[in-house]
Amino acid sequence: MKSLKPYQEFLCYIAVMVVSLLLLWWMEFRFLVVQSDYEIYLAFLAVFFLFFGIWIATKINVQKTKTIIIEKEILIPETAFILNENERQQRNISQRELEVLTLMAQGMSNQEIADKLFVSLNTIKTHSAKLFEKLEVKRRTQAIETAKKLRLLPPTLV
Amino acid sequence: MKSLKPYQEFLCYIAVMVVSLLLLWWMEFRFLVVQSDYEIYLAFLAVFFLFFGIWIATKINVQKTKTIIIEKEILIPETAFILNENERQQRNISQRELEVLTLMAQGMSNQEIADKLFVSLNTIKTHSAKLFEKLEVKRRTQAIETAKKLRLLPPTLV
DNA sequence: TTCAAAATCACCCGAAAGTATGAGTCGGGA
DNA sequence: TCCCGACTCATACTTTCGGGTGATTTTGAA
Repeated sequence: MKSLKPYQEFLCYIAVMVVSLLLLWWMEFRFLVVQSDYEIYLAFLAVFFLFFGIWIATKINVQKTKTIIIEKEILIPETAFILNENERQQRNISQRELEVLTLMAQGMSNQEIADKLFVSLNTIKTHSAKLFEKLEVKRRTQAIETAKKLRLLPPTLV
Repeated sequence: MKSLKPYQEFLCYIAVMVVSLLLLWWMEFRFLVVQSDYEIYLAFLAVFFLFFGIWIATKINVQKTKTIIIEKEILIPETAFILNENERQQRNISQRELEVLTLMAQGMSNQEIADKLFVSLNTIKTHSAKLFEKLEVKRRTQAIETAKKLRLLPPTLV
């Protein structure tokens, strides 16, 4: 059921009141004119079932929810970083290359990276050269900047 | 009214069905045994008002709203960046040095920066050397990273 | 098992980056 | 006026970076 606008709701209340009044009038009319027990019983039955129906309806009524979305500025936590796997595959960047890139972004020199990864300086040079090619850049500073933009690296956390 | 749990709702449906069946049974019994028009009329009246009550109830039912607040991550706009003037003064970083640092962070080479600022390559080298000293780093990549952390440079915008 | 991609390493060379030191210019305050 | 700091530039030197090429080993999938 669609939600009712305020004026529609108001009209419904009016309708209920009118029906109730008519019912009362009809009951009284019957009561006075015919004086039949049956008629009174019938009227009460009607009223009873009317309210019984209302009661049933309120019981079985499915709750309607109104969702309010509130936009709230929140800081994106460190753990929220998700590697852009799609971009990584598109550019065919290997796991090792990404590793080198990460250390590069931390400001390490090629020699330091080599020491950290227990490989030779030349290996790191090869990796970085391939990285620059794949990221279409010429310098490591550009590589870091580009990688962050492509979400291959987490942003700088303030 | 409290919201109904699924099983409670289900029980209500059962109750309604039981009532309906009893009503039917009662109607049939009366129909077969007594054969009174009045009884049938009465039964139909009861059923009619029952459903009429249900209908009325659904119409006058006030919408129950349940507010769900969804925290939505929104990006903090570029204009939100404010230079950490305090840090800049503490480290005694000059305007020109900050300018060089900014261009550095954009991945420009010393020569490119020199051309852009219409000064010699050596001047840029002097600036960068002083910058590294003030930022307590050894390389430009570290300088950029550190400067972003100190909010001397805007973060990378994704 | 075979094959391709990834990872490793080497050598050379030039370019860029960074270090150290010194020095000239210019504007604003003591 | 003198001094200081910012900015500029230079020379000389070392280190690091990046390009180019080629090679071997490892590894994972067909």
